[in-house]
Amino acid sequence: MGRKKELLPGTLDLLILTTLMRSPLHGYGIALSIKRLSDDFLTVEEGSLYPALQRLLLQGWVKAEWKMTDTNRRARFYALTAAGKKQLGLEVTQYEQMIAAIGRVLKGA
Amino acid sequence: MGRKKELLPGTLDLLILTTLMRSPLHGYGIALSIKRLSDDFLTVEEGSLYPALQRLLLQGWVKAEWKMTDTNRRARFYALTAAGKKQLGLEVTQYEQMIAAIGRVLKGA
DNA sequence: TCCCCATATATAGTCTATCTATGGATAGAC
DNA sequence: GTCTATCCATAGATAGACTATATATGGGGA
Repeated sequence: MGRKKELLPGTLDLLILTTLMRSPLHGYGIALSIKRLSDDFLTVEEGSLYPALQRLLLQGWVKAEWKMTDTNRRARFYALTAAGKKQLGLEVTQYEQMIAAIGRVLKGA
Repeated sequence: MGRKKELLPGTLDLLILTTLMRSPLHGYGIALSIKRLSDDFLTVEEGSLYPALQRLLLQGWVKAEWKMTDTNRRARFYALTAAGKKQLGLEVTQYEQMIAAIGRVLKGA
């Protein structure tokens, strides 16, 4: 049926913002970080990641800057803005409420 | 920004199958049940629900039968098939793994 | 009696987000 | 010198959820 799902739809922005909360990172680094922290369970495809970063830039939640990486490559580093931090707080709250609500349905309270 | 989200995308089938696990119900009743169990947090729109039920029928996870409701109306009652029960088990497992993985990223393990 | 609300099903069209597929480029290892 | 991992990015396909709409009726209240 449906192809394999790498992510729960609707959670990508949350994952990216959370990752950037810890420290600015380039796109590839964001994907790696999410993959590793999730023990390889979550994979952010490039075709999802870069459009998502563009969206976040447009909304003013992150800002970008070209720099050199540790490994001596040019890369675009993304960092949270103040608005982005606020947005992250909002998304965490909404996510937790949503998960709790789904939990109530699953348990049949 | 995006319009208000009533559901976490990707969880609708899980919610429907779970609801039908308890007892056969008609579409309207499924929506009500999810709304009530979630304390009005989750709202299943008609335009999401009926297409989803068609999908589940096509996949053979539910079967349908026209009957009269308690309130004396014709309604289509949906019930889980054996395949549907199996699928539900699968989806619950995947969902829990997904949520756990997201949790690890959010907590920054 | 008549109107309205809650109940009940369903589809067409839109929108958004994710995935697939592809293209390009370079550092460093072997 | 070639290969792999690192890095960016977009076009197109797809899926799933939402909006809007259409239809219909039982039962309660004015």
